[in-house]
Amino acid sequence: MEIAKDVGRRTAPATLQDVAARAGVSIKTVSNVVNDYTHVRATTRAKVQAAIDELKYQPNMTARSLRSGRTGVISLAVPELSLSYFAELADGVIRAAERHGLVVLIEQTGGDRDREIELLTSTRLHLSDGLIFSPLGMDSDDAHHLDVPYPMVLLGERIFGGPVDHVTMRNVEAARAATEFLISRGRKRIAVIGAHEGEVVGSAALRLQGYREALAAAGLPFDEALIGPTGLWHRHDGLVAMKAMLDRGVEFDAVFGLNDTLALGAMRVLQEARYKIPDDVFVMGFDDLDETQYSLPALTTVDPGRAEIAEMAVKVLLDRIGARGSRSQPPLQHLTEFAIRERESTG
Amino acid sequence: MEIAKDVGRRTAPATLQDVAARAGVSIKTVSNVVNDYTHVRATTRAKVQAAIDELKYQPNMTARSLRSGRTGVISLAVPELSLSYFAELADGVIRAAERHGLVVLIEQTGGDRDREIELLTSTRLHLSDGLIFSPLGMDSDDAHHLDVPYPMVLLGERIFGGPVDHVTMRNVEAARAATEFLISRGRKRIAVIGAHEGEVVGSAALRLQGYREALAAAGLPFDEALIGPTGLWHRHDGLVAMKAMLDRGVEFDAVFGLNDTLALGAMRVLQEARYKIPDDVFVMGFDDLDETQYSLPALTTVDPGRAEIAEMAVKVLLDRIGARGSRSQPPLQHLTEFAIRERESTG
DNA sequence: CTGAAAGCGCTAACAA
DNA sequence: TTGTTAGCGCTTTCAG
Repeated sequence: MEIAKDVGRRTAPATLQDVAARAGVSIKTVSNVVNDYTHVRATTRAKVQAAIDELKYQPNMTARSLRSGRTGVISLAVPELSLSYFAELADGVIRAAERHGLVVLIEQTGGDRDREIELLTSTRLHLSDGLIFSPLGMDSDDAHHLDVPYPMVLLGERIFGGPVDHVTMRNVEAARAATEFLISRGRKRIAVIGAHEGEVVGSAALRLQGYREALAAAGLPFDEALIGPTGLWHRHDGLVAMKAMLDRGVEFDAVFGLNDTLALGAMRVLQEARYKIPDDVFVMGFDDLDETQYSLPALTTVDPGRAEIAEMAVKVLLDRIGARGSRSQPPLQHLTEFAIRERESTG
Repeated sequence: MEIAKDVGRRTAPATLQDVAARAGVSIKTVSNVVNDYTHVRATTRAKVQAAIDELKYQPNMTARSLRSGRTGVISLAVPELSLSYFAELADGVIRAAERHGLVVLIEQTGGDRDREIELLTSTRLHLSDGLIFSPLGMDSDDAHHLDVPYPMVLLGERIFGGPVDHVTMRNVEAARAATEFLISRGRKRIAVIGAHEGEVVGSAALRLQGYREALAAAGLPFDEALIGPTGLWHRHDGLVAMKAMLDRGVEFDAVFGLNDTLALGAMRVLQEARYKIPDDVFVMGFDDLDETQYSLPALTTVDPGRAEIAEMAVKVLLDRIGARGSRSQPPLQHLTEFAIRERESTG
């Protein structure tokens, strides 16, 4: 931001020129001091520093950016911050970026395919050094749109094999582990909330696949009646899907919400219907939202390594930014570690 | 972001110079076309536009910013996005900013006083045009730190009468209205969850004041036993405070959570203890979080005008940015409209 | 209607 | 160790 001083009357901010004049040295010397260049005589440095303090000089970041070609800003594009998962992801990215001396500009796409595609070519985020992009509306057919002329890191499970670095969680393995966890606790009829019919890629499909793998490995049958589809993954959807399943009179001894929000919604319906959790039924979520620690009972869930996703996304992006111009490496896929967070909802 | 083209081999992005050369005109003419300057001959415009397309020219925002003194970026500083209230606030600010052609950079302070103060003088956000600041750790004693040399808008209830524009909700009136709503429905013993002992300013104090005013106006006694203090305003705090009140055997016919998160936590405990909501007890929240529409029962709450807060904050900030250098107006306080959102938890 | 040129504030090569 | 100077890419007087 532009600097001015004195209350009421605004003065033009001090420049390197001003400081140089004040200190009786050249502009280069001031620049050296500001940038902690080593070869500056101590007395000179002190003199310049004094001038800097008196004039309350602060470097003009815009000018610096123009000169250096870097802004120190990265962009993060998510569907919407109102969804806890993305809010917590953004939180993680901001923290990780801060550790690397970067600052984060956030765009919301609403999960709309067209807006996502438009964003990629938008001139709006052109003063950031790169983009961390979490698409929701685009799918693998749109992957070519990801071939953008600036550093980008892709997040999530909508698109695989695109032309950019990709950081994502081990959805299949994690869902399989979650299901195995339930099976190991003696559960045999595990309902799933949040399936997307006919989807082959995407979080829902991958997690459902993990679920099926676990059943198969344990020799348990896959029962279509235990699959509760939902359109979106909001709490309300979990609520409705669970209610529908109860109404159908399906028997089950555990519920696996494909994300925490769904699981919390389902849990609510179960308790309303007088099911005891975990006595009558186990409930498992996915995402490890903050909230799951505080629900009643606290929700057992899969920690997809969100902190690691954020940290790695920033790191990978930074690597690409640093590699500008050099013969670039082929896009890599980075998978994060997951862990089951065992809480009260599973015994 | 820097533009390059061709897969694999990165080329320097096209500049105005390049386009001018390609089109056989001067750089000024290209600039005119890019900026939709009116007095350009149609044929010239077409010629230039062709060159722009061929070279995939995109203006360098950094250079433009240096020249114009504006970046089109504003910063938003909040405690943390993991708290739904701030995530939804950020959502609103991003949307409002977008309507004004601005983009938003988000900083997290953790609600820590020292970090908040440090942020205000940090050089990190110097490439934004202004700041929307929602402090949580600072208090009125720190108000002088808000006298910064760049446009700023203050949000929230921590500091009043500071040297900057302030956008805030009508806490006292809104809490009073909420309480009156409960009273009008026949409630006489209204428990409060989330009070902060000894606080005189801040959301908790103001909302408690509104509660007391409503009681007084209705001729109802203020009973200290009905006040449930909490340190923070997380779901868990609501849960604990409600539990404590039940353990103390206090009688009540309504619960007013000073924010939604508290109310949802309290609601959970009540249901666990077999209270029927709203049959046995009414529950009222404050904030109108998205989630309150989907809880069971859906939570009646106060909509503090968050969308309006976001919109107004951006608008006021933009006014200040525009008024740079001119004799500035004294700081103003802007109060938003509130509304009771009546849902299932109150009958 | 279009061109020439100055300069936003800074960094960095090159000189001294 | 410090000074001089040429741009980074753009907007914007001022001429023509």
